Formats: sequence, structure tokens, C-alpha cells
Amino acid sequence: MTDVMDITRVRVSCKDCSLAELCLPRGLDAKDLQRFERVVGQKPPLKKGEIIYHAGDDFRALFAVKSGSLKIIMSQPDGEEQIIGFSMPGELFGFDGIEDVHSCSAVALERTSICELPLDAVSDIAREIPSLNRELYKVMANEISTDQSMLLLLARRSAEDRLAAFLLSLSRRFSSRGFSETDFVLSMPRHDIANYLGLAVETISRLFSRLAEENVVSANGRKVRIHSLDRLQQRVGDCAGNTANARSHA
Amino acid sequence: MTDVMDITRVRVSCKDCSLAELCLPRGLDAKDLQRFERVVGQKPPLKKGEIIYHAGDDFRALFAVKSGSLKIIMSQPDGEEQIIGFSMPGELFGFDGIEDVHSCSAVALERTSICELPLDAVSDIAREIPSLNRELYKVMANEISTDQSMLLLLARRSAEDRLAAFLLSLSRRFSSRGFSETDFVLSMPRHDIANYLGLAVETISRLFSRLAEENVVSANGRKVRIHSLDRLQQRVGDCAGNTANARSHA
DNA sequence: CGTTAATTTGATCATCTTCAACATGAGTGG
DNA sequence: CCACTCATGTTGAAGATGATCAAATTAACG
Repeated sequence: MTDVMDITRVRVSCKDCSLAELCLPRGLDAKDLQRFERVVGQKPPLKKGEIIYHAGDDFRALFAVKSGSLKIIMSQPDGEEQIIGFSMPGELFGFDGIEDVHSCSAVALERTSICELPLDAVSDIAREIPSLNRELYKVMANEISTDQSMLLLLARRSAEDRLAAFLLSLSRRFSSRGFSETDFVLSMPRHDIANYLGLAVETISRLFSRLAEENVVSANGRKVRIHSLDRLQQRVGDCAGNTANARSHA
Repeated sequence: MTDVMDITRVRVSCKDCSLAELCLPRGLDAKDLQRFERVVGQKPPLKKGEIIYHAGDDFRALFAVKSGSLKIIMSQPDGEEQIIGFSMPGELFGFDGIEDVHSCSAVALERTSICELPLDAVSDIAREIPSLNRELYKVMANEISTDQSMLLLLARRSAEDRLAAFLLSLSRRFSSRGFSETDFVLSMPRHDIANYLGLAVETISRLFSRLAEENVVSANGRKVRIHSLDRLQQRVGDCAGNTANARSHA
């Protein structure tokens, strides 16, 4: 599976971006799109582990993932950190800073390309393009309901349910980007999955083993194959639909 | 402690509202405020248990709490429900609907008065008052970081830490509204606290008992007295600052 | 009052964590 | 190309935190 596309190296306009339908400017007509494009900054690709912003940084912009993936983490004074979410191509991140300074940090999980959307400029434009303004609200609202679904997952569901929900979420997100919904490669280590789901690494490992015994999912390191989406879904009890960070803003 | 004020029965303008400094229009000048006021709807007080909106309802408006309090709950198909947050006077709620339909329900915990802010009208005005627009973003961003702090709490903290964080959050919110930060009355039953914190009712009860033994907090039913804010804070390890639903939008 | 809901306490049980050891694998320098 | 190392992943056994079950106590309210 190719998870990094080559187009990341050239200057891409939103118009030609394969992710346009998932991104903020979707629904804009050609003229408005052009205007929007002008404020979008392209950044050189990030290496694995590179940090886009730190908790405490002044807020400058929202970002969109073009390729690759990253994690959003909230650090605690005692050094512990909590992963708040993972961002995939077509998804926006950086909302944790809109209040003024970032409360989280964003870290690339692999080679990753992103666009920069300076919020001031964007919201200036949005003032004159109501549909863009509404889209901005929706994107933020989606972030809210994603986080809230995650609250439900952490508060009420068992370890097994959590992992099932996580895998289903990834499956949906890969599928809506044209990749297989049953075969994919995780860009994060077990440790990050565990942290995100509020569990111990060992638990994740054991759960993968159990899922394999039951022929629901087989995982070989980062490579995952889902054998029965149905049985995964059953486990989760299709709770809410967009569990676990499925920034689908449909 | 009086937690319902009498002014709720008369038509109040934002200008005269004691919560103006906490609410959306804070920072507006007299002229803009007047304009804002015109779209704000006043609703008759809600009785305990009354529902403001159901999950599935079309989104119409955001709401502001004038007096009383309510819980925001996300229901699951299996009948289980998860409390996403509690809203206190001066706080806004309804964000779970901005995408189109509400993903949660809002239920009054006691006699409660609210204002209605139709989002279309508000964002029309906001287009011409940039500071209001920014305030709207901030209020939503605050909701996001509140939910994210809650994720951290649920994923990484022990039962005791969670209750401590919850009580501290309430303390801060009461205090910023001019009430005592050490003596207050909970508007929700133990069952709701347990649900919110992802714990069993019995656990909450035991934790209150333990906190009493240790002379940190004494609780008599809904009446709570915090004897040592310091020691509560220590437990939580001042993680992030605005843990557990502190919609302070400072 | 009497009846129901809310809260507390005790005893047992399960899930998940922790600690420990081992396996696998990728990357580095010889 | 191999040996070595550090990161990652797996598995087992013991332990702890919090859930569940059961029962008693208290509070709320018609």
C-alpha cells in the first residue's frame, strides 16, 4: 500500500488537490476557490517525529493534511502525555489553538505534507463567502462531536470495544479516501494506540491476539487486515456512527 | 446558597444581565450589544427534567444559561447514556448540533432559565462585527479544549483524581460567578457524577467518604464543603488548568 | 406517614495494569 | 554482510483498581 503520494513534492493548488472534496474549501465555486487558494501556505514535507507546533505556541493557523499522518498530543506537567487524536489526509488540525495559544502539540508520525491556513486570512474571506464561514463552523463542530464520541468511548466502553471502534474508525477513513477498508498499514506504534485509548500497551497487544484467534482481525506489526467488519461493528454496537476521531464532516 | 435568582421571571436585556461578562456578547459596545440583543430569544423557565433539545432534533440555536443548570447527554442505541458535560449560568451549550442535527440531548437539572441565540441571525451579525465572530470561534474552541481536557482525565487519571478534578472545576466555576469556591450545592445526583466521570455510583460514594476521612472535602448529600483546595489541587496535579468542563472562555 | 428514590457500606469478582522476560526487527557501524 | 543495539511488540503471572451484587440507611415527597 502506498501511503505517501508523489504529488506532495510539487506546488499543488486546491483545485487540483485530490483531497479537495474532504477539505475546507469543498463546495466553493472556481472563483471563490481561487481566492481561498491565495492564502493557503504550502510547507515543505515533514520528517517523522517533526513537530508542527508545541503546546504553548501562539496560534497562527489551522493546518490540513495532504499526505502522511500525525498525532495531536496534550502534555501534562508531570511529563505524561495524552494523545487527543490522529489526523489523516484531508483532515484539518490545530483547533486546540484557536483560543490564543495551542494547548496541544502536533507531531508527524511519518513523512507528512501539510497546508497552512492562516485563520485571520481565512475568516476574512469567510466573511464574504457565507458558505465558507458555515463550513468553518461545521469543521469545528465536527471536531467537537468527534471528541465527544471519544468521551463516550473512554467512559463507558471496554478495552475490546475501544480497539474495535478505533479500527473501524480507521477503516472508514481509509475507505473514504479511496483505500481499502479492510487492509491498511497503521502509521502509529502500539504505544500510541494504547495511549490514545487509555489502555496499557500490553493490553493492546493481547487484544490484537484475541481478535486474531477469533478471526476478526489479523495484524502483523503495523499491517492490519480486517476479516469481518460486521463482527467489529457488532462489538462497538454502532455507537453514534462517528466514534473515535472520524473527521468525516459529511 | 441561592442558586436560582428571581430576575429570571422578567424580560432581561443582555445589557442588564448579571452574566454579561461571561456570555457571548462580552466586549461588545452599546450599539452592537443592542443589535445582538434583538435576536436573542428569552424562554420561559424550564422545570427540572425538562428537555431543551433531543438528540436527532434539527439544530436551531445555541443557548445560554441564565440560572439553574443542565446536563448534556449523548445516548447510545442500547439505551445507555453518557453525560458529556454540565452547563452553568453564563455558559453556552448546544454546540453538538452545529453540524446540522443535535448529537446530544440537553436536560435541565433543576428549575432553569435560558436564552436562545439563533445561530443564523447571530452569524449574520457576526459578519459585520468581527469581534463577535472571533468570540464565537473562541467559544467553540473553548468547548473543544474543555472536551479534550476531559479526554485526558478519563484516559489517564484514577477515580480519585477524576472526582477531585470535577470538584475543582465546579469550585472554579462557582467562584468566577461570585459564589463561594469552598461551599456549594451540587445540582446533580451522584449517579450523574458517576456517569460523567466514567465510574460507578458506589465508587463516587466511597470516594466522598474517603475525602471526608482525610478532611479534604465533606459532603452531606448535595451540600459540599471543600476544606483544602490545595490538597485537591495536588491530587489533580494542576493538569492543564481547565480540566473537566470549565467553560471559562477567558 | 408511607413509599420511592438516592446514598452509603460491605463482600466478591473481573478487567486491566504492572512487572518481568522474551521475541522480533530496523538501523548502524565494523 | 554480519554483529550489535535500541525500539517495538508479544506473552505470562501477580496484583490493584474499580465494577457488580446485595443490603441497609437516609432523604425526598406526595
